[in-house]
Amino acid sequence: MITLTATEENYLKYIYQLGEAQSGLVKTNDLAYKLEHSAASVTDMLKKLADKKLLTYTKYYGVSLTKTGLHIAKKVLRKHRLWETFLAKNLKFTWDKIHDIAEQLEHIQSDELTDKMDEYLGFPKFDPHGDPIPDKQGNISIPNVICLADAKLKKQYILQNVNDDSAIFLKYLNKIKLQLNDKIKIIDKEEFDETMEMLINDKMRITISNDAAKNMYVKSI
Amino acid sequence: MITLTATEENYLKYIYQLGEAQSGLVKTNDLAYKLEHSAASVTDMLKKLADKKLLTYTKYYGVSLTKTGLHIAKKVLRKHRLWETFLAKNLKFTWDKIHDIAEQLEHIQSDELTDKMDEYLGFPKFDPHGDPIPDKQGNISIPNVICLADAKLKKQYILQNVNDDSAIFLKYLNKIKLQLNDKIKIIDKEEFDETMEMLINDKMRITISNDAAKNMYVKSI
DNA sequence: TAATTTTTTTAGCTTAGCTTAAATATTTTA
DNA sequence: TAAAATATTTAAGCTAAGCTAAAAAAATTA
Ligand SMILES: [Mn+2]
Ligand SMILES: [Mn+2]
Ligand SMILES: [Mn+2]
Ligand SMILES: [Mn+2]
Repeated sequence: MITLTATEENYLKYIYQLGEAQSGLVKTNDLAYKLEHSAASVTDMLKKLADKKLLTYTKYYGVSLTKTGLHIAKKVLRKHRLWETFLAKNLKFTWDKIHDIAEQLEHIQSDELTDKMDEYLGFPKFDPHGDPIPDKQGNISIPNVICLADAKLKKQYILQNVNDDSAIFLKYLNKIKLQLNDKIKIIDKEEFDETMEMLINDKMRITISNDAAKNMYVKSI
Repeated sequence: MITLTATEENYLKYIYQLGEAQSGLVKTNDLAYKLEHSAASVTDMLKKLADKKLLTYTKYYGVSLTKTGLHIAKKVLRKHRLWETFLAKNLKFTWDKIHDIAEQLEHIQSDELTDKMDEYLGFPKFDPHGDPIPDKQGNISIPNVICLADAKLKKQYILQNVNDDSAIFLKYLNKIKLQLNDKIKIIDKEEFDETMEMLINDKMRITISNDAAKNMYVKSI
């Protein structure tokens, strides 16, 4: 059981998340942007992680996680999302505050703690942002969702997932009183800029931009 | 609000704990022993913490915490003991396993988290080892206890506190089935080596060495 | 009190994880 | 396809936090 530093764990986590979005191959500059480090620092660390056989690194080409690297990345994500669940559900934190604290808690090293937390929380499958929580074996429940930006007129949906964990976006959702599991009916979609008019829980009318809609995922009902 | 590294926080915490036991003045070698670092490393760090006005450092003489240093030390101890309480009470960890995990959790930076945990746990005054948990203001409940080694023959006591958080000592207590809040009646004390014979909860007879008794604190009933 | 032992500090080195600036490889554009 | 732009790596250097070995101060012992 190798133990990595918080820095190394963060690299693996972001490589996993960037790789998921793309083909699996992650570029130096994309990581540098995510981590807010210089590209030179990223190159150094990628070589180090490659030496440790946590990823395969091809100069000028990009990296992808090895089996071991993937396993660790998922474990970090599992811890992050379990802690977010605890902070929101048990401690009543608002969802815009949980991410930054979970960024610290995700690096606590104790498998027994992780598994006991999982049990304590009732083995949740999704975190407070609707993101899937990997189980002990690394299995992930893929929710059957579509992007709200692609939702159809007149149809009804449930808000399942937000794709942006930043405090600024989540505070905006708080302000317009939109929450996970709210019922959404698309009333109108402006042809010019794709601004959407929606009815929330059959009573509240709101209007959101296409930029906002792109960050939300819904399930049709 | 200055933020310290985990290393700096550990120094302040141990200086506080060593200073409590002694006059308040802490020596380089005592810290080196506690932290398992070389004395040279300790000297370096003490100078650095003195520069930050967290302690007063006099060459060859020793250190003592400033008001700011004391405040931070108590906050770290507060977090450590709140987390230990959570791990034992809520997650059902045995008391020999909680300390090492709390050593990591005590460095999570979020006053809001600390205070919400305190509330979630019902504002506990003592941790699972019987150590006092500083409140938000840094106030500490001093328990009215005596060392079990000094306990009187035939008298009855309640086990309130253990003074050694090491897994090896706590596992020993598990083995002899001795727990916090157990009732202890002193049956005999051997003159030769001060070995004690005791009746636990009016039914179980055990014999413990003076070394063990020195690590336990009791309240008379 | 002088010698010896112990404690503490100083000096010089190492590693992890970052930086900027310069060099080089790749990709895009004209 | 050659020039320009962009992406990536290399080189050199910094800070935090550790180390060992040597020097210096303080404490103990003879
Ligand atoms: Mn998050
Ligand atoms: Mn999340
Ligand atoms: Mn402890
Ligand atoms: Mn404790």
